[in-house]
Amino acid sequence: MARGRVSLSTGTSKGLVLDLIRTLGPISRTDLAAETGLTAATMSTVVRQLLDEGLIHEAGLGRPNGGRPVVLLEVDTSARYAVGVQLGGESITYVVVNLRGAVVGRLRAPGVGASEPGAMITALVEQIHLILLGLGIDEQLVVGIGVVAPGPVDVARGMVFGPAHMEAWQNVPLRDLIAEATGLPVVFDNDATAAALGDFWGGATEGARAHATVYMGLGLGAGVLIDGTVFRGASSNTAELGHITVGADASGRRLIAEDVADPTAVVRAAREHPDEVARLALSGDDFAQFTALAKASTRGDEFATGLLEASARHLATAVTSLANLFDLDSITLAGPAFAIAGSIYLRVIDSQVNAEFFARSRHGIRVRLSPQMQDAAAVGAATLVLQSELAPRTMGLAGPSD
Amino acid sequence: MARGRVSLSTGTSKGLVLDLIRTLGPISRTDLAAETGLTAATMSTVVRQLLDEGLIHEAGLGRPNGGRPVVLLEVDTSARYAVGVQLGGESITYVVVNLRGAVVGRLRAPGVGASEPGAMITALVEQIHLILLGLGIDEQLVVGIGVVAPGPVDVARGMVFGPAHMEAWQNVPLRDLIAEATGLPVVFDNDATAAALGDFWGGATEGARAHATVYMGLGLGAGVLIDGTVFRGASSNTAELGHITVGADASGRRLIAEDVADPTAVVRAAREHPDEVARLALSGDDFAQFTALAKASTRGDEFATGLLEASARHLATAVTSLANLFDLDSITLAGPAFAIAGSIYLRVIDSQVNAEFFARSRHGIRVRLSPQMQDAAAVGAATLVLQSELAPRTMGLAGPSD
DNA sequence: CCCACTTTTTTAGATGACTTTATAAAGCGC
DNA sequence: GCGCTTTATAAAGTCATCTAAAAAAGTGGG
Repeated sequence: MARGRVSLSTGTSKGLVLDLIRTLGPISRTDLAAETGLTAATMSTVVRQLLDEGLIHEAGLGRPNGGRPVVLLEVDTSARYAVGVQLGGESITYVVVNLRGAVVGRLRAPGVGASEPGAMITALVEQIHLILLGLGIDEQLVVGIGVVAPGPVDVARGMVFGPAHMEAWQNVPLRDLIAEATGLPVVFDNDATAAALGDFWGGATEGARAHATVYMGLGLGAGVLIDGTVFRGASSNTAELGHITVGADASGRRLIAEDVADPTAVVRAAREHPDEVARLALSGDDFAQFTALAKASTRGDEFATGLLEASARHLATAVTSLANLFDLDSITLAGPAFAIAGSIYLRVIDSQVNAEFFARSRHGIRVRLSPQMQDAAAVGAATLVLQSELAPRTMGLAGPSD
Repeated sequence: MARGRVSLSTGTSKGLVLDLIRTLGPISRTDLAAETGLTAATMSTVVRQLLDEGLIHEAGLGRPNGGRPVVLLEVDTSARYAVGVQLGGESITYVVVNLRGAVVGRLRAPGVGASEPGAMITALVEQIHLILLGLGIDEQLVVGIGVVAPGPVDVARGMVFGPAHMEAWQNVPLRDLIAEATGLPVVFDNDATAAALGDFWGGATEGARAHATVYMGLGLGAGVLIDGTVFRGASSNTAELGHITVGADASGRRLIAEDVADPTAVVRAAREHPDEVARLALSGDDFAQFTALAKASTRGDEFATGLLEASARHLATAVTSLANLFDLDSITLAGPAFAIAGSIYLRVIDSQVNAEFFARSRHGIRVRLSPQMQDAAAVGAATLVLQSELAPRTMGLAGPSD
């Protein structure tokens, strides 16, 4: 029943200011004041605190403009680090990012298989220690660990949910176990949400008020940010793009995106043409086959291109619905599938969305590839913890009349 | 570039508390403190201010529980009023609501036709004065006027947008003109958003974290509330339900909701069967024909029922997408179309949404008819101004871990 | 070189919405 | 009447913010 803290005056602005310094590069106190709406005096004290904590430092003077020259501020890149862990079906990706959200270390390791939970956690924590040791990063400087997994997750309890291909991780209170084993704050979320936040921290969304990152691995997901804040519905399982209706088959049965758009669906469609499968020598798991199809398409193969374009059109339909419902002004594509076949999807989605988007007369939608395709979710996991520890924001900024 | 005020500590909690007293009926200071997370001491002073402003009053004691008995508080129903104006194609609906959001006066008047803007505004303002006079309400007690219109609107500039059947109102700075003519605050928004807020104030959404109201007049729209706060995307034109893909026709062309689900589409579909049109003696404008079909369906007519159920299924598909993307836990149906054919739509939408909703394993979705079908948008318009003047909230409440 | 001028940054004091701690009020059971 | 419990208010302190004023650090003219 209780609606949580109202907590209006909880040092949000320190985090916000750090956020702005990070995104807007070297910037003066005066510009920060203008940007936030705070007064110069307040900005002075906020900046002082950030300086004292060592999170930012002064970086020379701006060009003279007739009066006292401005002092530029920038984040102290190596003042803090965060670890991101992306749990996948067959592999686990670890990244370490610095305060700018830049990757300073990455590792892809095989999944831990079906060993029992305690051992899995121990191995995972061990791995993190080793990576930090290898990078020579003092663990005192690590603000926390972000862990993300595909599909529906239980953010509140910090554990994997869905019926995905990840039985090993289910019903394990991941977040709490890792937090206990490391003594560090751990945040847990789904991969698409993390990727969206990663793109935001990476600067790919600058200026956007309503942004979505479409994340495609083997499955399909999306994360939505409003004014840089993660949009969460009733249970943090928002933007379930895979379940959006995108058309109907010949018999009139409705088709949802995950039936026809994700890599699994593309490979399934290919298999209905055994001669082509043989010609292209498709083999291996779904993702290997999808990769082969994408390469064939790049070489000009018409069959492969046809399949991918069909997938892209269906995905574009789902994304158009997403854009219309959330009134988006920015979209990025991220994840392994787009790392392989991003250009074709980008072209199709960009043109269809901007042609059919309802509010296009008022504002366009920027559609782009994520700056960090392959590791977007892991990087996002790390930025998730950076944000929650250093720049918490549970609410948006501007109101309707803005 | 400026991101608007950060304004964290702006007396939001006074409005929040008023909101809670209104929704949770007679309630004690202690319970309010628990509900908001504020301390009892703070609640005492906040409540004192509301008492001093005459917005609430004490209403007896709660039942004894071993210690000092609690004093129950409730809103002073007739302490303030708000006016709601719904601009429609052919008519204008005016309502006056009290502090509880209950309607104390309503009037439906013909539209002002194609007269020039100045005269339109004068007539509208005159009408408002007359209604208040008729109700014997002191204009000093009116907190403001809410004005809503269908379709896309320019909330920022307070004017009608789209190419709807409302040429007369276009390119007129409605909000500012009415504000100037009355000296009262005027808020402007689209009808679906208003209806959602009206349902929230009417208590139809109690307990919901993510709620949507589907509004169907001649066209189709929806408004979304997150923790009681209106969700606005990049330009306040969110939840464009009419443009959601709901299937495909025989030739594979995608169908969007407004092609097949709204009353106009139902009537269009009926016209393809001239014999049935003749049998049912359909005539008049689209809405009259839709009404006739709904009545025929109630009598058990199979043709009419078939058309309405087809419409309902398509709408249910769009609503399912909406629910999946926003992770809704509450939906209401409002507007003239549902006032006439609500039960059939409710049945179809409730069953389909709850069968196909992705997160159904974690939480259900309550689907209901709005408590104030016909006038939901007008009532919502009035509550919009009540909220913005008395309980401003530009941001949500709780965070992810709640 | 020094002085007026501009612009940025810091300091000092005030405000308002909170908090914690302590106290007063109001009923119940004995 | 007296302790006990619970509710309501009062007093004093904290914190993020504001306004007003002062200090700092350049430029350009003399």
